[in-house]
Amino acid sequence: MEKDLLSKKIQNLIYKKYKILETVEISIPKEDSFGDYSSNIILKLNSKYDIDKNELFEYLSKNLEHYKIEAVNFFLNIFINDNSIIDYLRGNKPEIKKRSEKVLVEYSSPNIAKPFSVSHATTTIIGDSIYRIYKYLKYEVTNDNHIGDWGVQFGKLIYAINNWGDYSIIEKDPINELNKLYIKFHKEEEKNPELTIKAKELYKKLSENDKAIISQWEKIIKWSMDNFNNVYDLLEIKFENTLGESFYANMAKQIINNALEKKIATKENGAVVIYTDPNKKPLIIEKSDGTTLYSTHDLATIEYRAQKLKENIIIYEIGSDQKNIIEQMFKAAELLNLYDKNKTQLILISHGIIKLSGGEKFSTRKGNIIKLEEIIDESFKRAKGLLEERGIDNEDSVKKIAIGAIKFNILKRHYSSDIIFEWNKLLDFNGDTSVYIQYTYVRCNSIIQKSTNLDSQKDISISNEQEQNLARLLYKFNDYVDSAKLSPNILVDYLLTVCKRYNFIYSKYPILKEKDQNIKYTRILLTKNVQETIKTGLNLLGINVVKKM
RNA sequence: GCUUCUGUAGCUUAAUUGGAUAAAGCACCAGAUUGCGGAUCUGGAGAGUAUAGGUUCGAAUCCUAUCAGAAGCACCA
Repeated sequence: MEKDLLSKKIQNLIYKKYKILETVEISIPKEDSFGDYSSNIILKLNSKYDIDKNELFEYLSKNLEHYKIEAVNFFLNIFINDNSIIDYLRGNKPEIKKRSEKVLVEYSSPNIAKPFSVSHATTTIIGDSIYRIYKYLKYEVTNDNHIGDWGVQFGKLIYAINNWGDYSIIEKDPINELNKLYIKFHKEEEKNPELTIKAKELYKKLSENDKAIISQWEKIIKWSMDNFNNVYDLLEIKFENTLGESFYANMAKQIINNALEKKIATKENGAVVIYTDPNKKPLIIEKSDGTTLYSTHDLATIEYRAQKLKENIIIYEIGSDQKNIIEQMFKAAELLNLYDKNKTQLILISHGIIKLSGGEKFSTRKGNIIKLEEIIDESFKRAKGLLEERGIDNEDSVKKIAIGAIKFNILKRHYSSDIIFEWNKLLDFNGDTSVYIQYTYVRCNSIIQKSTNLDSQKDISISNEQEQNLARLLYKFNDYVDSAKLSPNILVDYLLTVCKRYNFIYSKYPILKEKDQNIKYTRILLTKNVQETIKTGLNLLGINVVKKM
């Protein structure tokens, strides 16, 4: 990224003169007048090493080539020069260099036999955008859907099926029927604790590879995966890997033995536990009945990803209700030396939870969830209605607008805050929305189509400040994408700003009817660049552009 | 009780992680089109960031206390 290059350049210059090695932070100021990039390095060096502010500025402005520099309040304001911008508009875009880091993004991770609910929308949509962004930035990236396909809940389910279920009924609508059985189990369990023991026994059989149980388990998995895949198809999300917990289950024993051998784990009340923090209760890695649980599987997952796959960055996109547990698990992994901290970095992105208006959590057990499919249906209905009002009947557009709105409304906010569920919030089509961006794209498209016979030999003539500022913003696309790596909302904000600036120019200045040929050519070129930027930008959010709307 | 997170215009959210005048959308008010898709554009009014202190050139962001809300807290994930 240009930002990084600039940072290194300045760092080198400073080292040359002062023999000080200091990281130079480059940021993009909010005001155009403060430059394209800015740095507080003068203030920093001044307070840290007592270096004369004026002298440093003089030195940098003389020696930093290719940029115009100003110092305002001793902020270093750096401007891209006009030739670079013109080059960019003409299509000479800098190539992104391949990164050697291996990255794995884990997201979505629904639990088998439970409906795919709105709560899963967050991790699925944010995680997918992060994955796409890393790919665009040319990291060696892969994604993994860490399905919850192992654990005592299968004992519960199989018990419920065998005692109250009927295969012929379940097969007609597996997800709903299984969910009913799951809820029923929890109700009955409250009255009759015997059931807990029965479920544990069944899970134990499963983990001992009992053939009959395994075949039931496989059936349940298939039903669920078919349902999940429908949702993923609608959302156009594809996983390179779908290694569920079961994949790691047989590696778990070794971890437990290791932990005991190294005396990092101890036996307590029959269970094997690891103390990660004096203030916290220990992490259980083996239950007293000898079976494993999520924490063991997840530890095995870390080891596998770090040692076998040799991932350098592992990103977990998980709900904030699991934050404490995941962090504790990270710590345990460190204690057990399951990964090398110098080679592998674990990043936890814990997003806010979607809740009901009273602040209550959606819960499968309580049966008060809203399925993501219901949301998608509703979005289709609304999108269709809006298009119909305008006399357009186009299934493809309906889908792109409907899905785009859901994704956009989740991606536009910072992931950390909780969302109180409201239909209008998730399916907003007015104002700062995907629809606005898609509309701007259609506008650009229309202009481009009407502007045939473009003479690319024309000079570029940027005739006003607004065009200049738009061009500068377009130029920094890659920088914005880079900073949106772990929070796509930065990219959302960027795209909205591009559209606002373009729409302003569109309404104020003629494009196709402009008489000055150079200015006309420039405006068309700007339009083309806006169009391309919107297309790649939305794609990184997992949203499609629309041809007609 | 312990641990963690959150608190920003009437509402929904931003603020590149310590920077420059706290930024948008919705709603409200006033305006723009003989121009390329009006699902558009311009302007106005509206907060000094829960409260009180502190740290420093500089705080919504860090520290302390208080208030309010949420999540997790051993064999579920």
